[in-house]
Parts: sequence; structure tokens; C-alpha cells
Amino acid sequence: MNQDKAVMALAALAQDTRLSVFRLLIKAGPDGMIAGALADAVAVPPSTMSHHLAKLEQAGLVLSWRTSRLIHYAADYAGVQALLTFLMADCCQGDPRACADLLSAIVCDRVGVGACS
Amino acid sequence: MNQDKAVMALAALAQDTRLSVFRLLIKAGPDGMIAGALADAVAVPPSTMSHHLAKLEQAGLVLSWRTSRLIHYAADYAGVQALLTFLMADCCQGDPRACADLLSAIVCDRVGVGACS
DNA sequence: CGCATATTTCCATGAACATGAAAATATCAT
DNA sequence: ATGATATTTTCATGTTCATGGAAATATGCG
Repeated sequence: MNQDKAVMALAALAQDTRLSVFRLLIKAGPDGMIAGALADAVAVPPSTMSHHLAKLEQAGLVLSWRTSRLIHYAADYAGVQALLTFLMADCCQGDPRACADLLSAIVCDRVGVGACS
Repeated sequence: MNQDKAVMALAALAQDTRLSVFRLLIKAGPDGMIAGALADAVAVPPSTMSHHLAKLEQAGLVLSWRTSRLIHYAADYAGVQALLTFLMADCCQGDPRACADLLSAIVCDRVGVGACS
């Protein structure tokens, strides 16, 4: 990850339709969703959805693969991790005044990883 | 946090100068930095920096306060947490196939919270 | 092959954004 | 008050972005 890629990824997320798609895919898990189902879910025409999916994929936030006529899209969890790690790099210069609480709270709110008080 | 606020926050980060400022402030910790120092650090004129700082503040990502003639800016850690939590909401619908690894890796890479293998 | 389905690419249009000079505001020092 | 410093607001400019119809591409079926 570097600054330019991070800007691309954030720009991909900084749009209503694309953020909705991203969140649907985060929820959906590794099996993802079909392009057409995403277009239906957020009520945009297929060509518009295609533009948005291309931008998300170029940004490294989603992956796609084809099975016959259907194209599947899923969140790219490694890409998301790279972005979030980059955003929080050197937080408080290692002195966990604010950052340890912040990061552990994200984990604890979502999945029981075990670092929680 | 809601969808509109998240789009605003992501749009605030999705720009080279603002992302640089945000990362400087994440590194700087709760004491933050002076507006002029930020302008110097990323080499933009004060008026341009002011626009960018206003956008980051409106997005809930930074806080500011004045001491005499200087204006301090610092990362708003609660705002950042709200954004990241929103982004990862219902990740894998609670089934930690990809998400637990992802989130614990972010924590472990950065600050030793203790959830790490 | 020929037709139907799924998706992308091309293209044009209007809207939103980044930039920074100049003027305005705020604060402090003498 | 006057002048110096720090920052913001106003305004104009060019650039980038979102949208979606129409045409093109890809795949499967009979």
C-alpha cells in the first residue's frame, strides 16, 4: 500500500452507491454476490453498476470471477486490511494513548477476537 | 455514523493533501499540530490548507482548538473509530471467516493489544 | 447457427471538486 | 491605535466525476 493507492481506494468508497455495494459485500462474505443482484439491490442500471464495480476492483477493494454468464464480486479482505493498516500507520507513534483503545474497540464491537476488557 | 456521514468522511480522506494531513495527525497523537505547520509540512499555501482542514473537520475526522493566534488540529479518534466500525459492520454476518483475521491483524500490526497469535 | 441473458464499453452531459490569489478576520505586542 | 502574524473566507478557474442510453462483447441453450 502507498499513498496513491490509498487515495484511490478511499475515492472508490467515497460515493453513495459504491459504499453501499462495498458494505453489502463485506456482509456477504467470501462468496460475494452476482453483479446483477448488486444492481438490483441498490437500484441502478447495469451500466452504472459496472462502472462502480470496475472502480472498486481497480482500487483493490473487491475481487471478481466469472461462472458461466454470471460475474461474482466479493470484498477483497486483504485489500481492505492493507488500506486500514495504512490509515492507522504509526498511530500515536506507538504510544497507545488513543490508538490502542480505538483499534481494539473496532475488533471488540464486531467479532469476538478476545482482546476485549 | 450513517451512510451519508461515512461518504463525507471517506471523501475527505480521498485526496492526496488531506490524506497526508490526516496521517500526520494520526501520527502526532492527541496534541495535534498547528495549521501553519501542516501547510509547511505538505507544502501548500495557507488558504488551500484551510479549505482542506475545514473539510476534514466537517467530516468528523479532526478536531481543532485555538490557543492565542495558533489553531491546533488533531485527529478525532472517536470519529475515526465510528467510520471504521461502520465500514466493517456485520462483516461476514458475524461468521469470522475473513473478518476476524483482518481486524486482529490491523490491531496486531500496530499496537500490541494482546489479541495476537 | 440464432436467440436470450449477463455484463461491459463507449460516449455525452451536467454536477461536484481542488486550487490559490486577494481580501477579510482574529489575536497579540508595543 | 498601529502593525505584525496566523488563519479563514470569498471568488474564479480548470479538472475530475457520476450517470445511463446505446452498442458491443461474452456465454449458454436449443
